[in-house]
Amino acid sequence: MIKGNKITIHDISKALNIDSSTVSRALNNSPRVSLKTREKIQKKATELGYQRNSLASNLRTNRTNTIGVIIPRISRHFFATVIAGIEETAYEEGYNVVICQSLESLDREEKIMNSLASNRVDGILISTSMETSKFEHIKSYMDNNNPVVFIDRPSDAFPNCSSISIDNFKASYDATKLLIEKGRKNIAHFSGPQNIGLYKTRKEGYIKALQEHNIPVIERYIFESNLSEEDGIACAKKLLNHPDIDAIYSANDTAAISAIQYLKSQGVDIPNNIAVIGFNNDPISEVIEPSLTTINQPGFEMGKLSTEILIQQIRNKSENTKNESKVLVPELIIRKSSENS
Amino acid sequence: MIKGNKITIHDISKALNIDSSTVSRALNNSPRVSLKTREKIQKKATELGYQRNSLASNLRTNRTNTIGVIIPRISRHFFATVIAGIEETAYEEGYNVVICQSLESLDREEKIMNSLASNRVDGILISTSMETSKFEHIKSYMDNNNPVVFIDRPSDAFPNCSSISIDNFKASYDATKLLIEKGRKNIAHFSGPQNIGLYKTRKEGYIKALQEHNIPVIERYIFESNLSEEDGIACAKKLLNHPDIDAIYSANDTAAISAIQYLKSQGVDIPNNIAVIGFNNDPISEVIEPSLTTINQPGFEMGKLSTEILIQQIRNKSENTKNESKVLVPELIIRKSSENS
DNA sequence: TCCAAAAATACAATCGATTGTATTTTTGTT
DNA sequence: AACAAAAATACAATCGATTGTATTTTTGGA
Repeated sequence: MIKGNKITIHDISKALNIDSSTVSRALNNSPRVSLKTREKIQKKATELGYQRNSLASNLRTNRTNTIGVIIPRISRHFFATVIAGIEETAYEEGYNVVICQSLESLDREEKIMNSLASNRVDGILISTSMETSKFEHIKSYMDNNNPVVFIDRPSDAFPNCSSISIDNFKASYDATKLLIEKGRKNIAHFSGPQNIGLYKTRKEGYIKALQEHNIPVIERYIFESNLSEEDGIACAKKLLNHPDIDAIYSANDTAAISAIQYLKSQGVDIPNNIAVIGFNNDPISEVIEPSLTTINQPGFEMGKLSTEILIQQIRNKSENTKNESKVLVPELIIRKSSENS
Repeated sequence: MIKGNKITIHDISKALNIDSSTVSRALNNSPRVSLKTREKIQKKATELGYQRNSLASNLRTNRTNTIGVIIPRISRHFFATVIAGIEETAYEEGYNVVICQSLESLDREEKIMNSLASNRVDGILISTSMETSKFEHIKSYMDNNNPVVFIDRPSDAFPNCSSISIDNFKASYDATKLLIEKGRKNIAHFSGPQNIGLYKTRKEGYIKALQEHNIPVIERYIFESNLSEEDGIACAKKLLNHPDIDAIYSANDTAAISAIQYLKSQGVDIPNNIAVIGFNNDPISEVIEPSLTTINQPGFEMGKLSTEILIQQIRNKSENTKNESKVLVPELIIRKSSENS
């Protein structure tokens, strides 16, 4: 084989003196080609090292058999599990997956969306970035009759669009309630950006639990940030100005964990002085001491479900896509950081 | 705009009564089109919601501006940092990145390779799976004059192929030496599959350090496994049959961490009874108690470097690709698990 | 052996963009 | 005003595979 000389169906066609249309059909195992020639062609193809050019094929058929996935960051445990679910379902159904990370940047999210669209992926699964408050890029993609399913962060802007999410309100409510039942009275909340519905809902669940137990909601006990590692430390520092506080419910594990580490370094006894509950069930939450009570989201299942819905929408593109949203119930995992000793 | 009716350059061409070749040039900002018509065309394009069809474009130009990345698992911290480096460099240079995970399966690795090849990515960065002992898929891709750069796990099968790796021997040697200097005499080693060069080399570094310090190498102190969480526990269990052992050098953090947890649960004092050193600097290594002494690989830099080399090879495809391998030096991060109290 | 039906294969257009070459239009000079 | 050079645009082939239609070949029954 000559280096860099890509073999096409026309090369096979010439080599065997068979029309390229027949070669194409043979390589796709079409019954329109007799078994004898089919085998001859396939043999020659492997002999020449033929490799289908998907660009040409996809251009002609107007399908790529590829699903685009846009998520904030692949290294986050939750998203890694979501991806595992997506890939499993997609491969079962014969779809390829292209994973892209927005790194929580709207600009990158837009560029990725554009690139996926121009590469004609058959549909997109998206978990929007923290910065995403404009939705033009998603709207224009959907306007072009392209299927989209939101994961984890459904958007109010598209009430008719399918989404897979969890019941953040209930999870938050349950977590806060647990702290109350353990006798905590002054529970702080580490909250995320309020333009992300999910963080708003988590805050609401927290507030609701307090109210139902006749505990006053104190605004300065609610610390809003991006919930990064640094944010966790910063919030913990501020929190020490309020000696009443005896518990933290954090909207993610990252901030909860860095807060625990900072508080421990300042001589605070976790959980006796301050109990902590996080969100996400990151692997570290099990290893830190004390181990962190947290909320586990069924990422794998979310990935599977969202992919199933997307593929169904791809296949029934002609029919009107109906909203197929599902809300799953996350699980409160009780560990040491919330238990009185 | 009519739903699902994708706009092409021909639509713009008709709308303005300008030939499609001129439209194409205008959209690519070619100076061959007068500024006036260029602007007119671009305006019409956005007005109609035109979106370039990359399939067609890439088919014609025979370039995709895309780099394929095959790694065992995106959720591993080391690979996540590698990807960050890859993406940064790639985007700077105007390349897209397609990330695929082999999940340590040769079968998947082959399928991915095939898919990337048929989608005509411009080059591939690969860190082979644990199962990869046949290299036909890589060879046939390279034989077709496609650039490949190995990351982290260079292959003996391709001595002339560029690769970015670290000095596993030195890192291992240094880690073992540290334990010896701390007075440890009976140092166990958790090793990985020996068909992966990197685990073999790590073992050799360990052996060399022992020998240079006149410490006998005891075969049953070397535990070979896949270094998973379960393997770490299993090895720790076996290790308790040898009460002499006073230190572990593990070829990865995962096994080291689960071993520490198991040993602690059995009442073993870490590091006083048994000191531990891991490999990879996983985030958990900093949080576990005692914090884990480990070796940090410069993943981000490895990603950047490998991408630079790959892009250079893509651009100079005509010239003979010369081996551009680099070996970086990892850093020993000393924490509590190796320090005598 | 002949012929219609069925099977197998060939022809030719197409997907959407790019690009070398040809043609038309504009510009500037005398 | 005439004309050559330069600028702008149009024409047409091409990338590689797919697919509807047309043509050729094979098959089997009378």
